[in-house]
Amino acid sequence: MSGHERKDVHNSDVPILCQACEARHKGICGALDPDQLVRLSKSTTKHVHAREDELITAGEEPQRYSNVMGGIVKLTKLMADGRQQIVGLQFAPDFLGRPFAGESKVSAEAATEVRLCSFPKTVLEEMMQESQGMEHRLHSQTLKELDEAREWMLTLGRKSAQEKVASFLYLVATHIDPEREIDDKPIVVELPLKRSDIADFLGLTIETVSRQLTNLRKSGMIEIENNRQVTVPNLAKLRNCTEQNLDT
Amino acid sequence: MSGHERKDVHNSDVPILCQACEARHKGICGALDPDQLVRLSKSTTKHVHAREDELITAGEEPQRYSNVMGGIVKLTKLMADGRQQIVGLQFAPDFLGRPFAGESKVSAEAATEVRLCSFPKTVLEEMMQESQGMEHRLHSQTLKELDEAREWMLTLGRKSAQEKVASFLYLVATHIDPEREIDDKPIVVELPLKRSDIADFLGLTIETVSRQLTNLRKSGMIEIENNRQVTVPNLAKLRNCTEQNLDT
DNA sequence: CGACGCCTTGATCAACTTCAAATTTTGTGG
DNA sequence: CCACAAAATTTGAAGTTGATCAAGGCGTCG
Repeated sequence: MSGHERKDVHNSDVPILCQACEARHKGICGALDPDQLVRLSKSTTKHVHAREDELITAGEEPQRYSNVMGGIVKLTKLMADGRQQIVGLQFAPDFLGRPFAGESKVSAEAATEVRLCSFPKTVLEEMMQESQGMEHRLHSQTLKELDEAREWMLTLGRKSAQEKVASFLYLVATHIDPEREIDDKPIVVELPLKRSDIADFLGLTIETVSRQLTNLRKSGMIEIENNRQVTVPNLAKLRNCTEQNLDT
Repeated sequence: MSGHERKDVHNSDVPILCQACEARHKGICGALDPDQLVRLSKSTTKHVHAREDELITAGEEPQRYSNVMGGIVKLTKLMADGRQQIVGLQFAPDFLGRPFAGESKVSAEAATEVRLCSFPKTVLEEMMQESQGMEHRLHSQTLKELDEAREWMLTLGRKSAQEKVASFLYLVATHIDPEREIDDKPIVVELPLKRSDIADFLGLTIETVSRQLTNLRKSGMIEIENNRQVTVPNLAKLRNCTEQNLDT
C-alpha cells in the first residue's frame, strides 16, 4: 500500500469538507484550485433544510450563495392573486443563487429535504475575479438552465395534459441518476413534488394531474406505489408519451 | 467648437463600423477595448436578412456569432408532429448564438427584416480568453434571457388567453423603446409577428389570438390600425390586463 | 381580375377546470 | 400501536375556456 504513490496524494490539500462533494467536480467548485478551495471552505457552512423551507425569497437579494448537495429545490413565481408557476427544479450539484444581479426574480424552496453548502456572496465574487474558470462554470450552468427553461416552455405551451404529466415523470426519472441510460429496466421514481406542486409546474390543476396519473397507470406506463413513489417499468415507452404523435 | 477637446476624441480609434452601433455600448462589444474592437471589426460582416430567413438551425452548430443591429429575431422550438413554440424574441443589441455549447437547441428566424453584425466563433473565443469582461457580458445576457424565459413560463402556464395576448402586446410595446417610461401617452406598436406566430408564442391558436385582440379592442385597451399595427392609448391600463385580478 | 395568404367571425366540440364529495394517507397524542 | 384529526389525493358531475371546423372578408401581387 505504501511505497505506492497514490494519484490522489494532493487530496491532502483538499478540505475534508469538499473531498466527497459532487460540486467539487461537477459543480462550480471544480473551477477552483486547492488553495482557493481551502479559502472558500473556510467561510462555508453546511445546512440541512426541511421540506418547505424557503431558501431564497423573490424580491430580496440573497447574501449567500449555495451549492445543492442533496435533495431537490423548486424555483417558483407567484402572481398577485395567488396563481403560481414552478419555473425550475434544481438537483445536486447545482448552484443556487443569482450571480451579480440584484434581487432574485424567483423564490427557491426546498421541495424535499435539502442539504446546502453555502458561502458569502463576496467570497465567490473574489474568486470570480481571480480565475476566469469560475465565471465560466456559472455561465455554463446558466446556459443549462436556459435550455431547460425553454424546453419547458414548449411543454407548457404546446403539450396536452397527458404529455405534460409524462414529461414531468420523465424529467424526474432521468434526473435521479444522470448516469443511467435509457434501458428497459424498471425505475422506482421518488417524486419530489406533491400533486399541487406538479400542477404548478405543469400549468394544470391538481385534479387533472391526478386523472392523468391514473390514465398512465391504466395504460401500463407507470405503477403508483404511493403518493410519492411511482415505478416506471419502461422509460423509453414513457418518453414516447411525452410527445405523442396522434397522426394517422 | 474647436479648441475644446471632445470627450469622444478616442473615437478615432474606434472602427467607423462600430461608432454608431448600439452593441458597442450596451451589447457585448462594450467589453472590448479599442484595440480588440479593431481586431474584431476586421472579421466582421454586416448582413441584412429578409423576414423569414433562418439564422440558426436547431441541431446545427453555428460557426458564426452575431449581434442583432436592428429588427427582431424569434427563437423557436419544433415538435416532431409540427407543433411549435416560440421561446424568445431578441431585439437590438442582443447577442445571437450559443457560446461554447455544441448544437443549438433552438432555431432562430428573422421575424422582421433583421440587420446582423457577425463574426467567426473563433475570434470571439479569443477575446473571451483575453478579457474577462467579454464572458461577463455574455453571461449577463444569458441571465437576462433566463429571467425572460421564466417570466414567460408564468405566462404560458398560468395566464388566461386574454392575459396572454395583453402580455404579448405589453412585451412588444415596452421593447420598442426601452428608454420610454410608462406614461399615459399613446404608443403605436409595430407587431413583429403575424397571428400564427403570436399564437405559437402564447401557446394558443390563431383564432383565439384574433378573438382576444378583438376583445381588447372592444374594451378600448387597443386600437387595431392594421394587421401589423396596434395603438395602445394607455400602457399602464394594458399592463393591468396582463394580470387581471378577477376577485371581489 | 383572380389567386393566395392572412385574418376574422361563427358554430360546435373537447379538454381542462371548477365544484363537490368520498377516500386514502399522514401526522399526532394518548 | 391505535385513534383521530388534518392534509392530500382521487373521483364524479357540471361548467368554461379555448380548440377545431368551416366560411367569408380583406389586401396584395402577378
